[in-house]
Amino acid sequence: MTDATLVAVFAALGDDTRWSILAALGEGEASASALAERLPVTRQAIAKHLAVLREVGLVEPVPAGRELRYRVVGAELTATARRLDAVGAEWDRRLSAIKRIAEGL
Amino acid sequence: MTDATLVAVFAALGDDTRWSILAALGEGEASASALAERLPVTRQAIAKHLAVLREVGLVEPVPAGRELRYRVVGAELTATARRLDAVGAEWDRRLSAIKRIAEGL
DNA sequence: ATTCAGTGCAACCGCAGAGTTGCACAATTT
DNA sequence: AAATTGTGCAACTCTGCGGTTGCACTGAAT
Repeated sequence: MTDATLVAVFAALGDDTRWSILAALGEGEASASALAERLPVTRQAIAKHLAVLREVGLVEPVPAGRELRYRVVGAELTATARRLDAVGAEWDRRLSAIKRIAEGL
Repeated sequence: MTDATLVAVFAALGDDTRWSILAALGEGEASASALAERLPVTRQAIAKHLAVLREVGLVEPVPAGRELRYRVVGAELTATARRLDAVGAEWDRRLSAIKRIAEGL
């Protein structure tokens, strides 16, 4: 996964409706139509969101008969979390080093 | 920190320019004007981004004489990472439980 | 054969936001 | 006193995107 897609993942996670979808999928696979019944948005809107989530790997299509269900990929979230943590730790490390130098220690 | 602000943090992280700013700040504190010299955007644009980052706690203003520098808050990133990881783990746990039940185990 | 979900594609609307220019103001320098 | 530098605020443009409606297609059910 590249840095460019990291930003894309965050952009995907920066929308309330998509979090609602992810939360709903967290209770089990569901199709776009099924999600549209639970959420206050159109099926087409949900389909678009699912496409976005799919492109960044947060969600996975699961063909079930004639309908297309989606499953949330928790592993992608944990992977993103690890990378985020690494960046934060690195910045803290570098900045505290700068601070020490500035203080002449 | 609430769930609503979690989404806001991700929205803030879902922009390339803001990552450029964060990366630049990762090498040391800097003012909006200083950042504008390194990045291909106007000072005003940077000021707006800094305001966004500040509202979600990813960045901190540091008055330095007459100019206003900003410092990246790595701790906020690591905190966000932890929460993200927790959500991912929970979803994986619940979904694998559902899967076991569906398989009749 | 026909109705009935479920999906996909396309066009359109409205708004938020990323970026710009322009101006006004305070502190610093010369 | 004048020029310089850093900041803040306001208005404007324009693209992106969340959401909608509408239509066409396919597989299942009656």
